[in-house]
Amino acid sequence: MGISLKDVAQRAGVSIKTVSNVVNGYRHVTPQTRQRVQRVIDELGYRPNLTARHLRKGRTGMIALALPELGNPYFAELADAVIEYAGGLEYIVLLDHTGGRRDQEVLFAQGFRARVIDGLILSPIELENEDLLARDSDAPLVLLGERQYDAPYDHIAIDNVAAARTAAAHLVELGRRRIAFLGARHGRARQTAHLRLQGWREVMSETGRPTGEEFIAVTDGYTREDGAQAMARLLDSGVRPDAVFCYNDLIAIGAMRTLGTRGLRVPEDVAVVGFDDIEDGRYCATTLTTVAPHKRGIARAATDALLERLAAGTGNAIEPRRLQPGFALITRESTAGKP
Amino acid sequence: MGISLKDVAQRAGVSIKTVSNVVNGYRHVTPQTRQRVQRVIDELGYRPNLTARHLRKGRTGMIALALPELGNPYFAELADAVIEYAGGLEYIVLLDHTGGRRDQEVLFAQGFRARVIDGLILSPIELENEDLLARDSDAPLVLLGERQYDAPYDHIAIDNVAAARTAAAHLVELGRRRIAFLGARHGRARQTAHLRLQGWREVMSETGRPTGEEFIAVTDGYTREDGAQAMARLLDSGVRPDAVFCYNDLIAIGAMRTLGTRGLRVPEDVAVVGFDDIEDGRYCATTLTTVAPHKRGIARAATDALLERLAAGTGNAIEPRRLQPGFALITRESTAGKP
DNA sequence: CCGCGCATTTACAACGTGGGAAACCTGACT
DNA sequence: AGTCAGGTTTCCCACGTTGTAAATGCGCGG
Repeated sequence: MGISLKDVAQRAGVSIKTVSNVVNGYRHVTPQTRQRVQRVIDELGYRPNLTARHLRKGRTGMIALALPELGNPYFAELADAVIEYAGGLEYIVLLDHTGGRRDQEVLFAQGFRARVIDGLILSPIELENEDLLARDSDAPLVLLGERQYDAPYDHIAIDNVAAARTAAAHLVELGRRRIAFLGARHGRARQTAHLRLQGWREVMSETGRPTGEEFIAVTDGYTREDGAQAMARLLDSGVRPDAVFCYNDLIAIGAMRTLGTRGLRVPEDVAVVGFDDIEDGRYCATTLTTVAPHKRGIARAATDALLERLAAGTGNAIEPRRLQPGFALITRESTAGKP
Repeated sequence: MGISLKDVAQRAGVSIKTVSNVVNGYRHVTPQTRQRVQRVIDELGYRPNLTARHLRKGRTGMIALALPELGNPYFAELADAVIEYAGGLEYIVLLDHTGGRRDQEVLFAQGFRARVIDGLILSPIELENEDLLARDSDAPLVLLGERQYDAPYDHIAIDNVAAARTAAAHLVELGRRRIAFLGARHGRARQTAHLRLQGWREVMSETGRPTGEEFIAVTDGYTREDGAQAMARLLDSGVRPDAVFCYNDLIAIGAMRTLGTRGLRVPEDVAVVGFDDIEDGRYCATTLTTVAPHKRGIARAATDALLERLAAGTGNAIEPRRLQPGFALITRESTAGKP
């Protein structure tokens, strides 16, 4: 077993509680006592036993982060940010993925792992409002992403419409005139893809660009493959865009590949903007201009909101909040030149 | 707070320990006592407090799984398998990724998180033998993947040479004659890519197929993009293979895309085999033949090995083992036809 | 010189669980 | 009836930590 407070106390000739006080930075400890104890702590390499601490405090010190897909770099990077930030607050993050399936999402929301975790950050895809209302677990829950619910939970998401407008406006400023949108989805109006499409549509109308269906390519998923195919369909349909705004970076990377094989140059012939700022985009042959959601900001907001509720306890409810972390347009080679 | 043994005991009119005995399936409990207690347990919805249990037992009930990249579907799926299997054994898995960077790998091996986890499963890329020898943490460590070390740790990996031979032999049996290899890497002889390349080379020589450098395409990474580019380079160099064996499924998927854009049909003109059996391969336009490492087997072997050492304690060392879970060739459309 | 107030330190209990051993109960055998 | 064996239940404690309250020590004003 490891070194405990008792071992340190014995060696330093003080009580267990005094050592505990030193460890926790308690105010009323004389400098010399503190120093002596600290020396022994360093000497023995004492590390607090988190299990015991958590038992005493009635918390586990763990939160779960349930994302749709770890295979998607955006989520992997977001997970990284949460793990890092929560780690700094002495919280351990349990990573789970739901596959975007409703049954899995319900399972987590309902409190699978209930006794193991103090709270849950969930990024739902298919979860329904009724699922949330039926929830009876008392562990705090924070929602991530665009889906909105009429249920009393904090909700963290960037302003996707504004972010999409920024990207679209950037292409307009470059003087592009036929700007396509790749990655629309069929489905609910509140979904992320619709919000980004809306931002695109607004800017296109406002600046006199075409917004016809022929400039919108629907995809099944969010992969490079989907992007490559969508771009191919668009070109095959006879549309010749001079810019493309993609739902996310993966689709954008796929689209750039198709453009390349069709002999179209990026950015000279077609400018490309993605969304997410995943690492891949920084190492492409043509580096990718993208809208970067502030992942650390999202991680921080979600974790803080969760821990705040945790600290407040079950009883005194905090008003459910809607938090919008920032975003930034990062311009790279894929939109560097003039047409 | 939750329901504790005390609450159940009170309600059932028995001692705390009796409830504990029921929960743990202790032998000497009369059927009627057991039934009565169980009824109350169900009624109140009692769930054991893992924190307390772990404190009492001196273990945390958590193991860490440190993989190079969660963004790679193979690792994501493998993580899934470990989480599921270990979960069945009442173990919680902490997922981490090292980015394949040596400093991170050393950090985990050295026992970052030492007091939090009971043991670690690590899939190293850059870790050096000296790093392992310098390790002073006493938490059990199990290594995953091909890199081999002269250090006393269990090691789980499929037989990559044999697996590659199976894939290559499959292409030979189809009557293919010019079989390329995509995804070789520069670097150490023990690395996975080299082993797969070796399997390919052996079968090619044995069956009188060419093994020249022009049939081998080196890639920087393991992504679809890498595969697409490697395939393009191969074709541009004037080689016209009638089959391709790829280091992994991602590369194979990229290769198929290039083949498609170049007007070559899969499998009629070029048969393609991948490696990993990731889910993507099952949903490609042309579904992908692949070598499927037995992921559940790997997960099971790694977890079992770790828990076995855990149970044995630090003292009585078990002989370090080398375990080889199985694999299987899964034939799909990408090798369905004759040339 | 006493006593008060404050800073510092300590003693104790409790978080929920399970191992070990003692206590209890039942029934059979002497 | 007394004793013993064996199954069943309970008691007590410890795991390592921290909140609370009590104890101790010190300086200073009266």
